[in-house]
Amino acid sequence: MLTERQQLILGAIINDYIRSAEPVGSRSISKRGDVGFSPATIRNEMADLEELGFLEQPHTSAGRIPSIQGYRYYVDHLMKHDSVTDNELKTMRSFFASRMIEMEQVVQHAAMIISNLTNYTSIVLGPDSVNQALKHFQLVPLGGDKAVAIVVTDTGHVENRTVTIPADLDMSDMEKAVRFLNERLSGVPLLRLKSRLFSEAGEEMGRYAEQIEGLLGILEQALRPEQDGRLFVSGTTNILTQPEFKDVDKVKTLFDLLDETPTMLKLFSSMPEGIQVRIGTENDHEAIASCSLITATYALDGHSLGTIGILGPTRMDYGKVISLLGALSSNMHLMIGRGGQR
Amino acid sequence: MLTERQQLILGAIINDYIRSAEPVGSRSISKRGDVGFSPATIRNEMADLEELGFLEQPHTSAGRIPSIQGYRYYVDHLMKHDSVTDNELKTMRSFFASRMIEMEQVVQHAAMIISNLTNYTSIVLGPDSVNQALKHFQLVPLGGDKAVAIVVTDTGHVENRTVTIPADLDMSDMEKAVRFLNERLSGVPLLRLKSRLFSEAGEEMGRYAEQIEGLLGILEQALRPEQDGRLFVSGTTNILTQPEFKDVDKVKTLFDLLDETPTMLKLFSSMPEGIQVRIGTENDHEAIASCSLITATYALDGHSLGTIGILGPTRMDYGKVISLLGALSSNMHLMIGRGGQR
DNA sequence: GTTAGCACTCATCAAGGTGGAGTGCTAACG
DNA sequence: CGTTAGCACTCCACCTTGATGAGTGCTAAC
Repeated sequence: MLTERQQLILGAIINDYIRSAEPVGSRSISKRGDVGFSPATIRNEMADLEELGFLEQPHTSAGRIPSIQGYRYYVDHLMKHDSVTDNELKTMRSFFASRMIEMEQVVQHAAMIISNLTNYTSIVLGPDSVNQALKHFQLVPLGGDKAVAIVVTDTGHVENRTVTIPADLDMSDMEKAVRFLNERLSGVPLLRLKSRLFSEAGEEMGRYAEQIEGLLGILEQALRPEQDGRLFVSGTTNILTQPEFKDVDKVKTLFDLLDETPTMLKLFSSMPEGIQVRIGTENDHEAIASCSLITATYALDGHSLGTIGILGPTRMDYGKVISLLGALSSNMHLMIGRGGQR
Repeated sequence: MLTERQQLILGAIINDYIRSAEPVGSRSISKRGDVGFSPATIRNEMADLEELGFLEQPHTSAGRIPSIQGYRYYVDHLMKHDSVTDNELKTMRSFFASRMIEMEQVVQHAAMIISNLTNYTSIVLGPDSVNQALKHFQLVPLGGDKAVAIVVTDTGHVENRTVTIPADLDMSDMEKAVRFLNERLSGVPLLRLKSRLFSEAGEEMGRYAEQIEGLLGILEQALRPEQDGRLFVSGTTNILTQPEFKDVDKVKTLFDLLDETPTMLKLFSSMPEGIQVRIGTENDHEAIASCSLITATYALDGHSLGTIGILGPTRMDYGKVISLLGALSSNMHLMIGRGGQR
């Protein structure tokens, strides 16, 4: 357990470092006023804090920088949650004033704004459509054996996929099958669609067996999970203003990771609900070992729809980001209640 | 007019520079074998070429580098169009072997491959849907005054937009209007849709005036040109391997430009048909004043659908990129004839 | 327990020196 | 007369050196 004074000093060091990106010396802490001790005393404490693993020294006779453990302690115990500034609030308001219709647009736009307010990069994992309910299904033949399958969900989300239609299927029969689907299975979560189609179609199975079979195959294609399209990265260039990214090699490894959709999907979908802070190597991807990732899940009607994440250097303004994400989620709730769909 | 020998030397210098990214000296040209003159002679010619504006000297006693005018002359007269290598062909083939369905997917995927083969960045401007023909229109009500409008074009492209429905419109009447649209206006280019709706609906105007009016408003919303969504950038990180981008500031200005969708749209849609080469300041955007942009338009059934562009440093392997774009467009033609839609 | 003082370490920066790559010029060569 | 060898010159890139200063750890005094 840290003493009161150690906490004070650790907090002061991390705050300083977040601002300056440079190792913090004992003298500068002493001069700041809020820690009323001489540099020598502070040095002693710093040595202790280093031994305990909260601080690191890039080299002898440089100041100290926080270790990952240090950041962790800061986030869990010391950090004061910034109140959102007037300016930030104004930006948020003007954003919510502009009429936003689709949930996804709201979230993406919000992510962009946070990215600009913080100069970090934001990443949005869009809603996973398999949990949404079917609103409408449509099959538009294109000629040949191709058709466009369109799925509209209850949240207004539209998925479309070009599918191949088995040659032995009659199109007008298919239309009946599609009508059946729309009449009987509207409101069913996409995930359950196939199994429900089986059970619902039970009685008519004999007559329409072939069409149902064909429809199943098409659904299979249409609901095939979309790899891209759920992931939106914005403000990638913002992070280039951070001094830790003045080295192009680092930038490249980071951007390469961001481009690797499957990895990012895995990373994001594994995030628990609520606001999460992952510091440095707590993310087990080498490319972001010197970054921190703060994520928040967003939800509609109680069940979570997606994740929004802010990626920055470990020397991140945790307080600001967390309070902005908080402000967003509370405002978003308002927003969606007011004018969104549903 | 340049003499034979001057052309030879200029070509050799540019080829060398493209490979090495470093100023080229007279000795290294002389040693290459294909120019059988002594360094002194070459130096004299280089001095002349510099006076003529084809070469530049970063500073006294450095080698020469090509000027923009030099690159231009190279592209127009000297460059030998690389034959595509076996390896590249193999990559292309395996790409075309995997069944691609949608035109846009083909082009995007192709752009990515070229980007990887060349280590430059590729940009695709997708087809402008207003020139495509209507295949199917659908309106899915979401509850409240919202609905999803879906437009399918003859190329299999799907656009969807959430629209607001005027409160005074009856939904079942609207359905009739939509059916009318699908029956009578299928095959009409989206651009003409509104005017054709007027003329076609002429006779029934009296009875259905209100619905047609409402439909017009909805079409207005649904066809509102999409800002994003037409532009795809891939291989952004590839360009980071180029030595000219080892400075983060340059990277930032470039990436900022790439993120600025409207500017990029303007830049790309102003490109004439065929293969175009814009060198350095020939693009009038400061951010890419030290870059070259090679674009090719792609077409289906004669009318052009979009543009694919490769962005790299002025010291670009022009021959390779141009031949790859060529190979792509010829192969793409095959591809689309074979298995694509239409 | 706290603080002043001091020797020590080490990154950073500017100044000076060196090597090498490359040039331009001149004179000689075929 | 075009081509080439030779040479002095330029200038960048690199290294070394020394000075500066920020910061530490330790010790002794308060």
